[in-house]
Amino acid sequence: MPTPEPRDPSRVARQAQMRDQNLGVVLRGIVDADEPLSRAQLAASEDLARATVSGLVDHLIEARLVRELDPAQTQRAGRPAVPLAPARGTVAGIGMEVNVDYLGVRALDLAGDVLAEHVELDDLRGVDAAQVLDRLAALAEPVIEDLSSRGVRVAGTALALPGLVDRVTGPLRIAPNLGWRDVDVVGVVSAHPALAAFPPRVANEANLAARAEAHARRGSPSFAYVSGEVGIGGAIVLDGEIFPGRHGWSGEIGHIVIDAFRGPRASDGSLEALAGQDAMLRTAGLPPTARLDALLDALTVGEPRATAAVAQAARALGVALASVANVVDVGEVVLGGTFGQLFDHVHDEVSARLDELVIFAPWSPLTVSPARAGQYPAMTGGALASLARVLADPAEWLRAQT
Amino acid sequence: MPTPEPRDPSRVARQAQMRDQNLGVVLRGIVDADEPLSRAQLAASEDLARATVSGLVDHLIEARLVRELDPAQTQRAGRPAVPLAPARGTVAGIGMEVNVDYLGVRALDLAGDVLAEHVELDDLRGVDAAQVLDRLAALAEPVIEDLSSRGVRVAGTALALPGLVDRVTGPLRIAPNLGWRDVDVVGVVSAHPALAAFPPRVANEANLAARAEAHARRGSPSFAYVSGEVGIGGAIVLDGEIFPGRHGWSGEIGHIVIDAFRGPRASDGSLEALAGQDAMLRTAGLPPTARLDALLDALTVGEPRATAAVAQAARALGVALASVANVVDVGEVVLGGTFGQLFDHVHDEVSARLDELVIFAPWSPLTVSPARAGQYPAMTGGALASLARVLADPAEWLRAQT
DNA sequence: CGAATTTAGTTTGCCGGATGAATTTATCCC
DNA sequence: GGGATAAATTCATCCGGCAAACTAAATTCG
Repeated sequence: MPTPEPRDPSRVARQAQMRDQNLGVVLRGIVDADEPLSRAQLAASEDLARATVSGLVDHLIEARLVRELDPAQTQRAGRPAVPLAPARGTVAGIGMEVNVDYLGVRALDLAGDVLAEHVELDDLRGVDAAQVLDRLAALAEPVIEDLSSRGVRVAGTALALPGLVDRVTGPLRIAPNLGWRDVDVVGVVSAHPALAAFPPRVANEANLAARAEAHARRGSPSFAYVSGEVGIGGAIVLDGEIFPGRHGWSGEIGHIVIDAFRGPRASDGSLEALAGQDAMLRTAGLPPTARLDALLDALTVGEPRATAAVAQAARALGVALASVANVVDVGEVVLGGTFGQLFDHVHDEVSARLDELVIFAPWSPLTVSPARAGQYPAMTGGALASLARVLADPAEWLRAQT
Repeated sequence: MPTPEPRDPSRVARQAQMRDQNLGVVLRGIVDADEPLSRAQLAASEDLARATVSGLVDHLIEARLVRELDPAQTQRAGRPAVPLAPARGTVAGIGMEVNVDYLGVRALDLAGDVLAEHVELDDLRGVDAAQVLDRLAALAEPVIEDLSSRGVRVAGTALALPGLVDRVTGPLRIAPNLGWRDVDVVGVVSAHPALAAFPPRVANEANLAARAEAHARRGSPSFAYVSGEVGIGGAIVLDGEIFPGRHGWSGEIGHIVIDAFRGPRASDGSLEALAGQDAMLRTAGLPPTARLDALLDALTVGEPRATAAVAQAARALGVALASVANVVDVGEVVLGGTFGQLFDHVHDEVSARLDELVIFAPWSPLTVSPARAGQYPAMTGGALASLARVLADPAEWLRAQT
């Protein structure tokens, strides 16, 4: 009998999945709520019977994913509602990051509280990958061990890297600014026992930073995120979800070509070549080793070369982002990293190019805003990505917790 | 009581939806299958109990969405399977299109057979919108009436236009090559009684053409589609689904800027300005009224200006598509319309630019292929889009059929 | 102050629908 | 003609959401 291979059975509905799915709906409802909701409010907002929600909430409380707060003293008639909130310090998502001049770990719980954080600043360009990853593991291992010993269940780890990571098969393909190429990141990190139990999901730094940004904005926003570090990365966020692409290689905004005839190679006209940190410093007449602060200082003084450098970068950025908007129909642009710091100096030009070049701008104006996810957003995003596995299917995750 | 507004209750699972959902799963399983499947094969591939599938299939047969074929005479022991196939001539999706030099209608049934088709060739640039739409309605009304009188249920209509349509609020914003702007397309078309019952879903021509292309390729392909008509449109297809964007304004590949400093305005360096049909004819030294055939003739003769014109267009196309690939991580490019006809002349250059500029090309080479959805793909895509509403939730659709 | 009112949460019986085992149907093979 | 084999149907079971009744805990009103 030629049995066809199973297609996508995830879409078939069965009663066993029904409860699991609704458990996730309720948990996400509690975690995503702006303020604590009661069982009755959850039932109303999710359109489930109160009895159903009660049963699911009991399950979540028993699993220490949700906690009951003290009844709120409303001045209303009737039995007071028991507010529900995500549990604190019971589950941790761990985000790690290696970037060009720092590396670090951050652990968050379901409530969004930081349970642990360690960052080391250092110039890592050209440093051997295995050495750097060992150093990162040395930072992360005590965190995992400490959390575990305190009874905090680790939901998973994620590792942000400034490069191209294959989310399907794993290895880091290339990280130009670190000088890494074809590194078996998961293999190296998993050699450390505490991390072997939680092999990291490796992802692009900009994608994870964009996830933190989406979380900070709540309410399922859609935007194009630009992460100006040494290189220029980016990500597309749609309804609060990172748009991953087939391999997790989406959002490589830095490689958009806006001036195909500038140099001998078309890539000489890429956004990164025109607006990357190196290009800006060079045009501003600053040494390649200068930091962004130097450029900012020159700008405040009104140094003409610095002003021109940033103006050129802003123009390139605006043109590139207009192409992104035309292709994926996003209405908001968020500038992070370097461009977040330069926001006041680039906003007008970026906005003007978008208004000029995006075909739908007359009917749906685009907004440009600075990132608000705080420092090291990719670490936060990595922690959130780890926690997202719990939120996506809490029943499944709980079963897997032996 | 501050009841929160209902969020997205579509994700909660309830038993009432379970059957509806599985009805859709089974119907799509039958329609999408490469060859007719039996109830038992469906049960295996969808991971449902045979009893469940049987009940659902009976329902679908009664609703005339599925038909039983004669048992196949396999040389196997056991009761022979009853192959199931989409019903023919019982439900029709209608696709309409107005483009720069033609307009027409096409009706398809669930089996993909063409039930009716009418196309009129004419130069419609600058012609009054209402007049053209009335003419289209005059083409479509007899088709709808004829189908209805034959007992074919019309699932809906869709209208493809070479411009920017707001899929949320309806009106055509702008169709540069037709010279239309802010036209209440649905209102005009719905003034005709037969169409008032089936107000069209208006969409961009390239998006609907890409849908037809995805259907022609089966198996949920992912690709960037380029529709070279007089302008250059495009669409992103992911896992067989059109990527719509917030407003249905995605895929405007023609507005990607690849040479920001070419003219006084950055838009002078857009793909459409460099590789649109007008630009190619001008560079080739042909009159603006010439048709594509003239360019093809000049190419086969080896006329140097024609060759140069196409080479320049191909280079621009390759650079623009590289940006698309870098941003949305698609691995395949499909060239339709003009570029489909010019495929042999542009393939090498487009491919070379992609290999050069797409950052992931070394690990995941990109392919470039010509469209294979046949003539007037947007009409086919519109018909498929109309039928998709039935496939998405057959139970709901059947209930709505009074 | 006590009864009525109001809202939150729980208990209970019901019901729809998926399920798997048993049964029937239809063919092939010896 | 009698197994063997596979497809399709029948049927009892079970799971989980649901509505309604019920309990709990507050405010409001007489």
